[in-house]
Amino acid sequence: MSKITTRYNPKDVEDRWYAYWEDRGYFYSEPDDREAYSIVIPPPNVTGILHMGHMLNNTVQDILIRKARLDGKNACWVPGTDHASIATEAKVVRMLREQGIKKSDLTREEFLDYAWAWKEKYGGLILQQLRKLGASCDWQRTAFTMDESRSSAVIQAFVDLYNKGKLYRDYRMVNWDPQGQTVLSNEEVIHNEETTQLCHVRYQVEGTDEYIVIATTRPETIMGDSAVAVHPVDPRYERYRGKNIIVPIVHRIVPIVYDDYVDREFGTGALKITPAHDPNDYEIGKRHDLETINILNPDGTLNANAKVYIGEDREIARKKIIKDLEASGQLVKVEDYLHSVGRSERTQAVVEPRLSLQWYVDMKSLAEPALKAVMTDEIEFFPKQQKNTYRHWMTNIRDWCISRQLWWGHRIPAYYFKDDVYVAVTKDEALEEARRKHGADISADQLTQDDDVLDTWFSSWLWPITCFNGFESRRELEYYYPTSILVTGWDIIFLWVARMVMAGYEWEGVKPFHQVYFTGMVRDQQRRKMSKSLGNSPDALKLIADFGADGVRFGVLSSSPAGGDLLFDEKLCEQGRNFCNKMWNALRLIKGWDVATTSAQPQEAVYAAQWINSKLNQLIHETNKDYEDYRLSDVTMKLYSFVWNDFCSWYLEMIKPAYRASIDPETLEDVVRVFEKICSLLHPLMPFITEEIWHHLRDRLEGDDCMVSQYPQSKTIDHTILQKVESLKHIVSTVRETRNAKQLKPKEPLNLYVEAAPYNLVKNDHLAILMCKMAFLDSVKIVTSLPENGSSLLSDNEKYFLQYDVHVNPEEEKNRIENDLKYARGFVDSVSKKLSNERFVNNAPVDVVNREKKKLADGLDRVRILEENLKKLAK
RNA sequence: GGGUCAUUAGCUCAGUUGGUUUAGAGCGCUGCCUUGACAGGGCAGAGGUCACUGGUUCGAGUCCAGUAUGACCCA
Repeated sequence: MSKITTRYNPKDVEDRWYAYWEDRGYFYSEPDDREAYSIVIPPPNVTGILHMGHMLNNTVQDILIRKARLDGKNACWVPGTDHASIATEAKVVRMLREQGIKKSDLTREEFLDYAWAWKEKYGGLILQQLRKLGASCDWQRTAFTMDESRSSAVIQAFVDLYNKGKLYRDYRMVNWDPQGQTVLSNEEVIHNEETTQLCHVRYQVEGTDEYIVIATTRPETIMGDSAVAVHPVDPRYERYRGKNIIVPIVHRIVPIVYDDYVDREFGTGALKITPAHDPNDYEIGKRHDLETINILNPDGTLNANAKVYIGEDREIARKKIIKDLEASGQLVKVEDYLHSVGRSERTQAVVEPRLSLQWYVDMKSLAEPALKAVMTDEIEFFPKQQKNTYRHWMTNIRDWCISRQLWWGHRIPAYYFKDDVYVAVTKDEALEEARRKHGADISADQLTQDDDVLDTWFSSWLWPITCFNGFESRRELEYYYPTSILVTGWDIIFLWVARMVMAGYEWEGVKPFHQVYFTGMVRDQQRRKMSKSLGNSPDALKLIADFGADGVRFGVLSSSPAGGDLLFDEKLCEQGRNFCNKMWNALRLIKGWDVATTSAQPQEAVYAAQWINSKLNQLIHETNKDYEDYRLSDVTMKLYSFVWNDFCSWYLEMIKPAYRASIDPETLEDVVRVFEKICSLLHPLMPFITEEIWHHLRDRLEGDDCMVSQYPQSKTIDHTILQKVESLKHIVSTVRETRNAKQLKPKEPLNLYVEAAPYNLVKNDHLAILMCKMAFLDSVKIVTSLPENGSSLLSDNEKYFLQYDVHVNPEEEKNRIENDLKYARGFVDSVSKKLSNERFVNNAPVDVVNREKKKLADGLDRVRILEENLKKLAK
């Protein structure tokens, strides 16, 4: 006993068990004849560090994997990381800059050497952190999107799509990230409402003194204007047909065009047209054959075409031009304006529309089977509502821009010779093809490879296949694929989930996973999404240090139903820590008992064991159902409540020996068995403390560990016993309440009487004994007439009387009974109203009517008893 | 602008084909409790006309329509 500390200390426990499990090879999986249960991790960025989102996400996966393992399945959780082109490249560039090295001074190869060195040193830190959380990943399978196997698959996939005619190159307006200096797909641009300035600027109509006022949020692009557009039937501008307009600052003469696109209600109904810097303007430009003047460099500074502010950043140029327009009298007004601004998901830079030549995936044929699979529940979504979001995106699908102007990533296997492109897995193959067409004298030097790399998602969409080396061999894939479930946040449903489904059907002809569990977003107390820039995310490792991994896992889980946002509060982790402590002290209690090997088990202890086992079976039954529906927070709360209330507050108190008395071996064995089952049930959620307690409960043979124990099965539930103990609990609470109200000592022995009736709960001796023990009663007696001095109590319509010597204030007693009576009468009224409705009696199902009749009878009985008590009091 | 979802106790949320004693939990709050597992604790208590207005039904927190407020997604 003295060996076990009064407070549970996770630090002493967690690392030790993690190493133990790993040593035993419990995380390792290989195909065998058991049923497979597989999960591939949503690969975190190699640059990443553990944050709350990972914590939630990986806790969920670990729970499912550990549960499957306990269920006897061959559980395999594949960990890995994602190379994250843009984020990693940005990080490496910054690191080099700090060392005084410019990226532009390096060759591609030199840069990649630095990048790999960086990756080896810092990348994958997050995988180490996951161990602290208890993640039971098969580390031998750790994958990286840019390792050999995964890279080869990416190149094969690209070539395959190209050969199937599902890839093409096109010159279009794209989303340009001036900071990352690369194109982005639509999905990587995050739109948000932001306040900017709307400038009203006068444009002079050529050859007149008249002006047209246009409103723009982007005055710095005025130098790229090649027209002003108005609506064709707008009377305000009818008289300018055929006229030209003078662009301010640069004094360029441009036409006035008439186009349906213009919204007459917005601003003045006149629009400046800058085809090179706005997608809509680009379309208008094409329709009216306008000049396209690109005034921006790739880094967002103005180029020579702008004629002014050359070399200035677009933000600076904006400020300057507003000043200059004001000075020249052409600025009419500036007002604050709320509108949607697109920013790069990775760099947060405001995205610039830009014309360029890029590679695209033709998504139409890919989308078809992927849409069907989800709509028919071939792939099941939790929560279901996400199906709508998914359908909307899939049915409005746009082609996927997959080239990126970066070096860190998979270089596009496209080779150019003159105007031809050859797509092949190796340069040699491309060369061969080129020679077939242009003659054998072409040398390898004449063939140049595309400079760009592929979108990172172009590798991660293959993840469920490539994690099992599916592009190389079939053995593992056939066993583990489709994976059992994917656990991820709904924010990447398009970026990742949808595309994985497409890839699954494209290359395997089969879905990549049976189910998808979408977690919510972790938010702070003000409902803000946790983010690095806000600094509102707690330090994950510090939380683990403060509350233990089990405590944090409990905290993260306890209020996060699937898909629902989780408002994170450290208090929840504290609750988890306290829960650990509660169990720890229950263990201390049990370990502190002396065992009297000769003493027989009292019958009430047998009864109590029957009760707790029924309760346990009920719990298993309910939580199994919750698992099926992925209601993990319900599982958590039910286990919490069972352990704390049923096990600790009631069962242990029921069978606890008197002070300094010893316990009989059967009862102890009952307790240990229940506690073991608790450990197995709770293990998926809180792996460390359950393993620790498991080993304290008994001496264990080699390999008898909680992590690989058998998950408890639900057996018979004795509903009668459950109901009787509920009644017992009720009368015990009522006695305690009375003690409280009368300021009687909690443990002062009292006598309880109950009026003899055809049915009396305490006719059952076991219940009578347990009642005395739990309520600190000297005795409970069935009598025909109740004594004086004390309080009358009502429980399940049995008339009890608690006798004590303290003077009773009759007024107080009267008030108490009258309150109860008021409630009882209100209840009776509402039920009898229902029953006096003929249509209810005639139409409602018989058992519903019977239930109401029973309610009424009980209610009337209660009213009668309360009235009697009141009458007696008046005497 | 199109769509999705939400609105239940002070806070965060359950309430699972409409009926299970006039709504449950956790946290918080209030009162009492210090030798025997646990103050990271024990016992008990207070607190809600289920956003609003109509409708369907014998019966609505639950279904339908509208209104208000909020959140998110897409354009």
